Amino acid sequence: MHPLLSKQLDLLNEPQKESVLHGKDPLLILAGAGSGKTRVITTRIAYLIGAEQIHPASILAVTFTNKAAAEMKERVEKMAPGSSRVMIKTFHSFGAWLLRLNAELMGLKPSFVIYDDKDAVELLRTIYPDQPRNELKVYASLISKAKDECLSPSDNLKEVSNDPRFPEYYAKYEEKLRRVGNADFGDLISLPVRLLKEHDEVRKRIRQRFRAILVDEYQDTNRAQDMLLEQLVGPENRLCVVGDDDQSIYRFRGARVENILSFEKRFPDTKVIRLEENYRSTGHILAAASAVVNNNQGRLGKTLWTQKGDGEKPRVLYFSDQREETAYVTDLLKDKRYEETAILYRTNAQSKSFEDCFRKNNIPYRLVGNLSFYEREEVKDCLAYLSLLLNNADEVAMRRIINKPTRGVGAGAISKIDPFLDDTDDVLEAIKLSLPHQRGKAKKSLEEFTAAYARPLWDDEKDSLAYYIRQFLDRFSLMEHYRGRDRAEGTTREDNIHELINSASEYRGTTEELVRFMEEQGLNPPSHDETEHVQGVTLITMHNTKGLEFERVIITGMEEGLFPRGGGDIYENEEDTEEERRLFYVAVTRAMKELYMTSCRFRPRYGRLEESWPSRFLNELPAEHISESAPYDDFGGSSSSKEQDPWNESQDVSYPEAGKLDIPQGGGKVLGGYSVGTRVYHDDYGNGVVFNVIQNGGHLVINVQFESGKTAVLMPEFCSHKLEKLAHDEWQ
DNA sequence: AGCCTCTTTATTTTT
DNA sequence: TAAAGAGGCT
Repeated sequence: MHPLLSKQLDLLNEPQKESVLHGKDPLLILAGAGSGKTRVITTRIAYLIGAEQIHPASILAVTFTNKAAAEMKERVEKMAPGSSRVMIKTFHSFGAWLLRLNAELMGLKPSFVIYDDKDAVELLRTIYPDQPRNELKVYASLISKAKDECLSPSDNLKEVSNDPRFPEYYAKYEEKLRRVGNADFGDLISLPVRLLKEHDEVRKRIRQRFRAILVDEYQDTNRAQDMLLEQLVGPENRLCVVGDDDQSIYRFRGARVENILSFEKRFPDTKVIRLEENYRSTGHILAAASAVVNNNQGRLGKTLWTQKGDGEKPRVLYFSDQREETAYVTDLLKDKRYEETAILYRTNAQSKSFEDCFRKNNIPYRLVGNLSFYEREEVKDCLAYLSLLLNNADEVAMRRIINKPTRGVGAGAISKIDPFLDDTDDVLEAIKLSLPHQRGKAKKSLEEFTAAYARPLWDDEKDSLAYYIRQFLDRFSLMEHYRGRDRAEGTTREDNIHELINSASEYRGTTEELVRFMEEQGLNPPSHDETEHVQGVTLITMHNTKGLEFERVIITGMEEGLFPRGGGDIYENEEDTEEERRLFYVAVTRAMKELYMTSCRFRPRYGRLEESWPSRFLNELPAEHISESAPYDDFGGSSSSKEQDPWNESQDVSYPEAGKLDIPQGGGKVLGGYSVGTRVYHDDYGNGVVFNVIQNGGHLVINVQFESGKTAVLMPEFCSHKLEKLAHDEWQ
């Protein structure tokens, strides 16, 4: 046996060893939470290299995040020298790699830069200058949604949006982007799909190149990514996907659990391996997690087990408000086990009360997530300067920087450039053509601007790219500009730019290297989390915890409407609830030894103090595996007693068939003015009909079937501002 | 170009 | 509530 392989296999227990070794392709590995997914993938890679004699460079491993890719690379590199030649990339950077090789074929500039969502909005603004930004934002996100499904403007876009104007917006956007020659994030997946579909030679070559393909976190793939896989994998290729359908929590951004659920059907002769041993959590925690996720219908099903003992029972705590919640957590932290503890919440806003309290009590904490380095204006500005250098057609970049620093080029001057943009795609050329019409300061500035771009940048290519970028930006006095703003605003913009430039010091001073640098900035910006290395309690959203583990986990805000989230006053369809339940499962399985769950009766929401019920998920926890404090007494008794559960009654309601608006016969009891058959209008959901009315825990609860097919459970007293009763024949 | 005020709108997040 | 966007005014 190859030494690499035996070394990796030693890390696995017997059943895993068996599975990984004898797994035939295609291989679907259903790996439960805490089962060591990444380790299994690296072992599989070692197996392919060692036992199957597949050349490392013929192996492609795909992940979702840069972090996951880096982690896997590190592990693979540890295995042996040759295995560092395995290509490990995110879906997007693999797509970019493929497109670089075939840029012209797909209508891209070889030096294309990657537009993010905000650039997409700005591109739309160049087409529709009079539309408010917010409206264009909606179209931009619809376009990106369409691309996630691999849909072109010519396809039927009804599934993405019913807006009759959307196809036109998308078509014009696409046309302009192709003319500019740049790519957006969606293109990085959907264009390679087209490339491989339409060009037999390319597809053949790529399939020969990558003999074996492995995908991590397969449950997070969207339609386009799955289509890319289908193109990459021919009869001769080996495919192995690893995922956990129970941890699919990114449906909202296009991930389709269906991909993993239907994998066996789509790839015949799939061998399925379940990795069900959990190496992370103690017994009660694992039992609680399993019991909750068992309530989901659409899942393949696994039975997690652990060799560890039962451990402590997870604790459920009820408080009256946030103040009590933070006080309790602060009290827990008296033991100073800061690094071992993570506080999890559903929405970022919930971190605030903890931050305030921790600052007051001198408890060190680190806030994970949010604020990306590249959302910083000044960095985007610098990249726009460079982008225009690479691509004279980049109108988005030009508009961003033409008057930054302010050089007297206002709306008037720009409107004089616009007509020339109809004649030429080269925006610098258009500016030059407009010069005879410009006057005063604007004219002088624009002359200087175009002259600065005309001067050659590279001389003898002796210096690093950082040197040349600095030289180039100096032509526009950018540093002085930001230094001035820093002094006025107390910001650190200049430092941020230096940081950006410094990261270019490992590149040589050539155009090709600049392209490489820009791609790196677009796809893999250095993380700029200032709190990353800070020691302290971890404050983190549940979504962000994927792949992490903590000795002690506190899941806060276990309240209906917050978690599972409803739109403030509305509880969404079953699919949404199942996704929230999976999120809860992810959160629970982060805990190694101790788990706390807290629920508040009152919590401020949109400025008002709102009352809510304990999360339904708390009721799904098996009583024998948890210990529970008394819930807020107004709800009467303990919340584990099912009769008192405010949700129990409404759960028995039989919902009408989805998509069908059955209008129930009126009549029956009338409560608070509502009865079965009452017609309503809701600001967000449109027309609907009440099909059930109950009085529950002192609140009126109605079930509504909307025309859209959506069903909802509403509490009229909490959403009177959005909900309206309609007369019998009055549909709006 | 920048300041001021009025209005709108409230997840989750990667690339 | 509060933060961001839009639009008007100087």
